[in-house]
Amino acid sequence: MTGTQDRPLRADAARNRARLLDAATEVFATRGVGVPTEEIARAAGVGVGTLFRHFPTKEALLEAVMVRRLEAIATGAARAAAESGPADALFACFRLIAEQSVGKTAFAEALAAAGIDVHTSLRGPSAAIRDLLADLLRDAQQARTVRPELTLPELLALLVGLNAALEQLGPDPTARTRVLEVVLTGLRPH
Amino acid sequence: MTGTQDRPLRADAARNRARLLDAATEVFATRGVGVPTEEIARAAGVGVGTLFRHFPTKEALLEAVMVRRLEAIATGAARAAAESGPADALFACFRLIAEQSVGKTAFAEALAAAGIDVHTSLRGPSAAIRDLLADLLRDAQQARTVRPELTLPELLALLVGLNAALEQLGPDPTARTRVLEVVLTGLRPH
Amino acid sequence: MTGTQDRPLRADAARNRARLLDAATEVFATRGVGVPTEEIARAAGVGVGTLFRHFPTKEALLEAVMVRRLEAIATGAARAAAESGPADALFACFRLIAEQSVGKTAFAEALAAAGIDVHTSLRGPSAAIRDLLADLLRDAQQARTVRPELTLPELLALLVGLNAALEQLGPDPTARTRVLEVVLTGLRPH
Amino acid sequence: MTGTQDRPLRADAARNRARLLDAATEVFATRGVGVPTEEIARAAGVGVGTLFRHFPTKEALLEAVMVRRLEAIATGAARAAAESGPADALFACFRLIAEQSVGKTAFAEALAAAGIDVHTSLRGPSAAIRDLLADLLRDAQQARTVRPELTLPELLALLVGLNAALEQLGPDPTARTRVLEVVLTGLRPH
DNA sequence: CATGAATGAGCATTCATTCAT
DNA sequence: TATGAATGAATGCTCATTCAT
Repeated sequence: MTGTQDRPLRADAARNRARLLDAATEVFATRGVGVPTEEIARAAGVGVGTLFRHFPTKEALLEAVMVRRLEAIATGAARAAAESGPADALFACFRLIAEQSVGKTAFAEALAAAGIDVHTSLRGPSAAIRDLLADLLRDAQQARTVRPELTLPELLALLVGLNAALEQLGPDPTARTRVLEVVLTGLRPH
Repeated sequence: MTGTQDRPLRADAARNRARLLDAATEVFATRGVGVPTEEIARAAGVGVGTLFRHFPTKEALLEAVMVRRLEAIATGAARAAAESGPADALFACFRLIAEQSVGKTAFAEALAAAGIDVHTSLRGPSAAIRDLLADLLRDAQQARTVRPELTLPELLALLVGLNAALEQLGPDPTARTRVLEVVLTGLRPH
Repeated sequence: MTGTQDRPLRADAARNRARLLDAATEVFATRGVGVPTEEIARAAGVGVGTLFRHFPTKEALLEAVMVRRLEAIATGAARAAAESGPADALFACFRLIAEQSVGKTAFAEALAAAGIDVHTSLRGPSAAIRDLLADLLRDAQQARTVRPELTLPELLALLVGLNAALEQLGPDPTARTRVLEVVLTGLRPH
Repeated sequence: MTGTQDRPLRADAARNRARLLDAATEVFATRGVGVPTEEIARAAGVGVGTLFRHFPTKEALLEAVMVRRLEAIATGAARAAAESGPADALFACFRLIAEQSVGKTAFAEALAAAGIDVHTSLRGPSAAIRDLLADLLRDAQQARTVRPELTLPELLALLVGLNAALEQLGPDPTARTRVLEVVLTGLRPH
């Protein structure tokens, strides 16, 4: 019914996967993790069957969405590390989160609801992210721009917490900046 | 704040109401807001019907739990304000949250899921809490122990964020203390 | 709590019974047989417990309401029989129904829902009503004002049907009269 | 009137819809409108989910059943009008109802319970029925076979009433005929 | 492979009836 | 004895997941 049969199947499948991830990101953010899967499928312009072909479970889809989000942050952070030097890369990472989560209501819900799974995911296929954040943390600590006693789990917790705080806060950029500043200042050695 | 004898409520009715709130707090925290209502009723040792007699809706129950929790925090904060003086009362309040949420997995979820409703509730019976926090903030700012530019909504967002961070973190007290310190330090003027 | 302890218990109980019947008649008619029993108790100004003391079952209450209604009709018909003579008593009876059911929405529902029970009731404590209608029918047939071949069950069915028709029709008296005339005319020998 | 191929409805989907309507007609009639939806689904040989996919609400299902029933009557009446001429078409219509409702206990209940909705429905997809009955009535009145003062609402009320009477009466064909005759005779001018 | 109809366990909520106060 | 809180079976409806088309 899609009308594209002159391309290798992979291409179509890959595009569907991407569409689903985009749609899921949007819909989860807009309407919460409670949305029926069918809603997401509709938003992606595919049938539910297709959704379940790509993601065996609703939870798997949610996880994929979140992993992708973290990956985006990590990638941005990696770039920031190259640009701003190891001392500030971690701060850049926090700023990215602050920007990314603008207007994405109810995402804290998703993060929290999938809490354990995020943990798990970070040990699974995306351990790389974990490692990258670990690197950023170590570098920043060696550059003495972040408290030396802070550990990786605590850093992750602060990321999640910042996200939740910004959700709660709403879109006003000045307020968001101030909240962000509180956390960034707190990260510095004292 | 609710008292125990100022309403025409039969003895056992009052006890059941209390049991239900306790059970709900515990079960929501342990197993998430998704638990069947029946589970909560069972944990409280009553039938579902009793639950719905006291709280017309599952959501109403959740709200009652959260309001009570906020009230407990507010009460504790009020005491702290008296004991530690205006300069530190707000910090004491943050510490109370950190302690209260020990081991209460998935409560961030509840906070977020009921987001709008909490907002609403805070204008209803618990507007007092909002006011109290506003007072604490003003006092601390006058005592120059908290950043002068911080507003009440931002403070609430930070509370929610701290809560989320601690959920994510797990029970290790040392780690929790460190995360708390990050936020408390960030709150101070710089 | 009612404040009347200077009267014999019977009196109170009897008044409660009457109140309950009145309230039930009113509430069943207004809101359908689906109303919670508690609604009826409230309308009667008593607790549910009292309701169930007087009527062991909701169905028993409904039956009592309907029996009382039929008894009223029968009584009226008996008087009519005395006043208007055996030839017209049955017609008077039909007219009574037409008047009684004015504005009582959803009562057809009750009659139909309890269909079998009415049948049963009429064989039970209120067999008298059945007998009275049987007498009226026989008298009218002997007076040649009603079709000779009509039997008692058919007559009862027509009563129920007339009731249903008038429910459906609404309060307009002219229309009600016309419908009534159709049935009354049809009853006559042809 | 619904046809079978004029809608983009999969073969088995259409069959399930039909089965559900049949089963619902049967089960509502046999056991009353109070039956659990699951009972209907089981009778149709499908899961509850399927039932609710086709009819968003139990009430919607009931309405569909009744509309279909009225449509059948209207169709039969239309045929009768062509066969027996305008003078008798209306009588044929009444006879159809008498036949259709044989053995369908508790259907008056359905008609009454859905009272308002039926009304509504008759303005929706089945306004045609109303119109047809209006035509039949007018024709019969012009042919002087029906009382000239009778209006359409009164006619509908008599239909409902006849239905209720026949429910109450049970299956004996002789008795049913006699009751029908009473009403048909009453309809004639006098 | 995509589709969306079918499935049915699961859940919030109601309400007739019981029983402690 | 009256009260109304407690009970829990029953019900309408949802939604993740499967599978025929």
